[in-house]
Amino acid sequence: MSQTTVSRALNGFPEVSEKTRQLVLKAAAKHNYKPNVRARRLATGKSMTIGHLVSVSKEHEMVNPIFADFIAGASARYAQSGYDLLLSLVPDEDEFTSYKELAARSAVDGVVVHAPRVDEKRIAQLNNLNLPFVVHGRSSNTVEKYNWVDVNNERSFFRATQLLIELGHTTIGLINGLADMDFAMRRAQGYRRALKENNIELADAYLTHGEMTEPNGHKNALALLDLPTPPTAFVTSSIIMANGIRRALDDRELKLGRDVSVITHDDDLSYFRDAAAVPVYTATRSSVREAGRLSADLLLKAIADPGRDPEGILLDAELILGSSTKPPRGR
Amino acid sequence: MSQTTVSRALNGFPEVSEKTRQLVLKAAAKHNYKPNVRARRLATGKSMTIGHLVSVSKEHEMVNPIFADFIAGASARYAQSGYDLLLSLVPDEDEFTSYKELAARSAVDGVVVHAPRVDEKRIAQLNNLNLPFVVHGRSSNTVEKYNWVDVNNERSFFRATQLLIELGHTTIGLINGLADMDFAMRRAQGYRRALKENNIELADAYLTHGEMTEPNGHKNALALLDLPTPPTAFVTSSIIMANGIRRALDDRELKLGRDVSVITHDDDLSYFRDAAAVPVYTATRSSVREAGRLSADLLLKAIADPGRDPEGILLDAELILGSSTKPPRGR
DNA sequence: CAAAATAATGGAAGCGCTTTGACGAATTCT
DNA sequence: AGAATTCGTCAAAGCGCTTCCATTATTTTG
Repeated sequence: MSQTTVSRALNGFPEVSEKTRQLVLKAAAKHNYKPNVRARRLATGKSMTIGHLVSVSKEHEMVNPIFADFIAGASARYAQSGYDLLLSLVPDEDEFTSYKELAARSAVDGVVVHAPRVDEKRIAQLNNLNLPFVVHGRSSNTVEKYNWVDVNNERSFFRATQLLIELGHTTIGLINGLADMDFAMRRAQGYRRALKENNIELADAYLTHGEMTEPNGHKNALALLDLPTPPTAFVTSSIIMANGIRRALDDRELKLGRDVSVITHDDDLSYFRDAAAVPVYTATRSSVREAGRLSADLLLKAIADPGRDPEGILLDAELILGSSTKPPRGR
Repeated sequence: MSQTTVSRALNGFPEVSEKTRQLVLKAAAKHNYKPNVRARRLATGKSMTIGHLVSVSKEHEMVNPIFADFIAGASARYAQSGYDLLLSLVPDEDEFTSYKELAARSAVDGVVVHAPRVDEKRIAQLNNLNLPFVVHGRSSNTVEKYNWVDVNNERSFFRATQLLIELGHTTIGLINGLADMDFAMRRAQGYRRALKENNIELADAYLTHGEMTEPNGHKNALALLDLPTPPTAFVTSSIIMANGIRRALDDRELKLGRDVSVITHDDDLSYFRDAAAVPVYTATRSSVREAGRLSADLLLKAIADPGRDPEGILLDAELILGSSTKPPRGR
């Protein structure tokens, strides 16, 4: 039997008879034969690989755990379609170099852009490279068209803040992510809009930015708690920071839920899944794993059909009522 | 100039004159030429790729955040040597199938085995496949030789428990990882040995096993706190669980450090780095990122020299004194 | 100064697949 | 029955590199 026939049989081409195909499949299974990916990739000109470039800031040197869950969502889709996942952690100063190199080596058929900034240069650069990509998040200062999957951050944080105001809180802190991250900027916008629409004026000191670690949540919460007029409620961007806030409350002999309210954004990370009947935290929840799935879908579509118009998918975070929100004490 | 010369110049072969090499390098830089990886991989017969297979239990469906930091450590080494990192999340029921397939497709030159169990079949299987690999952790019930990088779990937890006993604690709970994980078994051994050497008898109920999530830390700590004789101290396997324990103490109006002591194993995860002058948690600390680096080193060596004897690297966790340990109340 | 050794370059095969175009065999149509 | 289709198969070219072997230019040696 010729190579041609075998190749066709294995790849499901219609020109080969069903009888022959079965024969080939049986023989392949018997010898545990799998086409060599290297040869196949050279022949087809596709690398059947999706790149995830995660930038690790030289300064902070950290890898956000949401990647783990995002990738868990995306990975299954890739596998389904026979794609491999190439993971590259790159120092953020030479982020673009990495994309360019990946494209030049033609090591990937498409990439996922993580953690876009307000002013994200990578988008224009990737459009120029002609390498299909999808952004997890958006970039406000970008006019170019591109594929993205994002949560409605502004609206979520507006609603969260609004809820606290309705409960009677007027001094509300926001423990946010790094200021140049697009999601953080949008969340701050939502927070500010809620305050403004309710005619609440708060000093800028009540809004803190920082890498979303537990220690930062703790540090920034403490700073606010030690203000002359400490907040009676917090909104925060990550359940990990919420853990830090809890520790800060502990330090000040305050009890979360009773003395101080907290609403957190909840990415539904597997190691922090707040699945109790009454969740621990009142939260704006949106599964980052689902975002991974959708991003993978979108990217695979973009690769399959290069003429496709870029698309944006906006996920709406649910506002889930938990036990971390109460009216302020003495109301 | 011939293809041969270019190839040699770019790959640093000695047969080409320095003058020619510079010429080639300049021309390559000018046209942003990078050899096509697909062609190169086919020609050399190497895939220049390391596989990380992370098994995702159907049941728990979670991705341990330590992978993020482990991979951050490994990734830099791979990049240095021109290797790519292939990440594959596989349902644990067909873990071995995935290795076999990866080998048959010859998609990777080596793999890292994560989260080995007490009785880890993958090791013998991989030895049979003749695919270089390194295990992050060890497997107690395995006689085969293999490359591994592990922490001295038994000794660490012995020391942690011993410290609590020296402080005067006699009722000590262990909030551990899943029972079939090798590291969890070793930690339990260390804990038991310390109790035994100090003639302390504790019911099995004081040792709990479970996926190392925040909710599990909370749930299992609560269960122990509600025992007729609640523990005055906890040892736990992860800083994420420690966060859950803190929440449980909160629920029972107890204060960590004052009312109840906690020692945690600290993988030095970037989002939970306990870097204060006096750390929050007394901990057995060992950087998982460093483990990633070492594993990568070891694997690359094994790939470069197939005749090499398997090697094991045992890291000693430091016992770091923080503010979460005190003598029990009333002593 | 011829012979031998060394250095630098190029031609061409080969890596293991996919895919194009050609070709008989089986089927349908006139 | 012969021509026109359709079907199933195969031989060979090509994907873009690396590497073996041959070749020419240069230097060293007796």
